[in-house]
Amino acid sequence: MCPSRLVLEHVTSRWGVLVLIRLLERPYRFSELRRAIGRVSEKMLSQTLQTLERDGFVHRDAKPVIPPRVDYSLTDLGYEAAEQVQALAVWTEERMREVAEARRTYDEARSVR
Amino acid sequence: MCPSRLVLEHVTSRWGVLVLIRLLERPYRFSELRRAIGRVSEKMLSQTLQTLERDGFVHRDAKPVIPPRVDYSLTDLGYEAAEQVQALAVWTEERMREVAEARRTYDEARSVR
DNA sequence: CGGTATCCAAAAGGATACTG
DNA sequence: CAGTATCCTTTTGGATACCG
Repeated sequence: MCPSRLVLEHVTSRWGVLVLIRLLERPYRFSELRRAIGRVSEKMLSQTLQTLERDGFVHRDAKPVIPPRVDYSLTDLGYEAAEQVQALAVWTEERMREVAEARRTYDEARSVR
Repeated sequence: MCPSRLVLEHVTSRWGVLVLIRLLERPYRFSELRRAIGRVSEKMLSQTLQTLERDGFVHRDAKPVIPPRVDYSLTDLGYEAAEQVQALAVWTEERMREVAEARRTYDEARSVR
């Protein structure tokens, strides 16, 4: 299987999408990002950030202070990815009315049979 | 949670992406699509197509002949979605060299410590 | 604060058999 | 041919406890 498919899956993954879109706005700290996204476990957020960092989409800046402070931001590569993902997310929102209509038609046809 | 997120997940899902990109090229029959994608079970392909059809992205045309013949194609809505998904897939492929380089750097830094 | 480790529940996904 | 049904395996994700 094509290796780029795995990278694409990283950026289009459930939490990957949300992280990228948030970081498009500005850098975030770990807990801040967690609150902003909502209903994401520490484990998944941590895992998602590590994957995106390893692929070169996210930059991790850990300041050696107490208490610890870690800022996450987009790299240039991540910025490009995030813009496209956001465009798709925005497009989807704009088309929700049509999707809802398609679903009604689909469900309707099935309930009759 | 936002309902459009679910729709976005449908189009960016593992098999959803591959189906949309294939159908961008031309209509496909079920088995044909399965062979084209490769390594997808009947169950998952069927499920993916049903979801995309219900959301209004894919049109299903079942001809009442024996043996059965079913053609799948993109709707106008699906075409728009597929184009964006493909753009993201193409972008990812083009950036694979940078991703690979980022990974080497990341893994290198970790193995030293 | 920003994680990791562990364990468990839930969901996704595959293989096979079967049907109209 | 184009699926559905069933069963099973794998992966994903959450909760909790703990650490530097």
